[in-house]
Amino acid sequence: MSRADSILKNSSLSVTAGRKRILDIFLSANNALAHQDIEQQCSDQYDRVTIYRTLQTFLDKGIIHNIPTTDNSVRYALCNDSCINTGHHHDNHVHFRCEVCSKTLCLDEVMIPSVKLPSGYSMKEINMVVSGICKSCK
Amino acid sequence: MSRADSILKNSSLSVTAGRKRILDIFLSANNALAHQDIEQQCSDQYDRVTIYRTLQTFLDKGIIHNIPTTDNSVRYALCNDSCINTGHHHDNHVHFRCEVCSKTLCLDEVMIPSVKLPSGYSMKEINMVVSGICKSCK
DNA sequence: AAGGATTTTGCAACAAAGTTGCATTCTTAT
DNA sequence: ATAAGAATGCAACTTTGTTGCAAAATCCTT
Repeated sequence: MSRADSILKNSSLSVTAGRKRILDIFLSANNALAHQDIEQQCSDQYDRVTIYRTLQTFLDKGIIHNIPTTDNSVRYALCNDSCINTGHHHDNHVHFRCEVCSKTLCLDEVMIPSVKLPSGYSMKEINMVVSGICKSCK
Repeated sequence: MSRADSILKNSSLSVTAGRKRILDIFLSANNALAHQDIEQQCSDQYDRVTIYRTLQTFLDKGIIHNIPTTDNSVRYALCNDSCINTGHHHDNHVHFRCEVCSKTLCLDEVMIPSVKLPSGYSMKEINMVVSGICKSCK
């Protein structure tokens, strides 16, 4: 059973060719992907609408998480195993966006530092995106 | 001379009715605005295209800054005075997104804590968005 | 204050991104 | 193997964003 298969099974999703394909694209990517990136790699085989729906399903199940951007092209990345297994999503690492290659990466080893909010505010999620120049582009 | 007028002058932009209107919308808003919010308030007077171009101009001049989102609707907020005056943009405060009222706020008093990146990475900008429940909604 | 150079705006046409309903096909559990 | 349920593809549509160009407004100089 492939890696994709077992992720789908664990999330109690039906195993379909499209979902496997999209998961494989994530599994072999070393950076976060936008909808468009996925589409470029498989729009010949799968409909645009299917890709939209699949990404949404993966998000709902916590298989991927999304990374905010300022350019209206949200990016998605695979959650790490503990995330997927618990089904409980905690996306507590920093994301990095390289200004040279435009890739967005999960810095899994860099934890988001805590912040103290003004009184009256409660915190549910934190997102931190650092931009600059990455290791490969410097 | 109105507040909007002087901001435009300081940024050496021509003072036009549309720019003043859009600036006034920001000045009277207590939260960050998406393109759509602006459009709803003045699309009867100004063309959609003008709004796009004006927001871009304001960004370029550092009059507003943008706040990343995960829903493909980037939001914009006025920069504080020091930002505008120096023309040098440093957007070092935390943003807060309320899950109840869906408003996005600048927490000007909450500074983004520093993080240490893995070696090889250089940092140019940091963005931090916290989501949860805001003071008015709790 | 008027006029000309320059900038901004509106319009139209277009391109890209995202959504919805429905019929067909595929999965899964029995 | 089959029936129930879920996923997919297609078509049509809506929303969002972009571009070129002509008309209008702004600004600078005198």
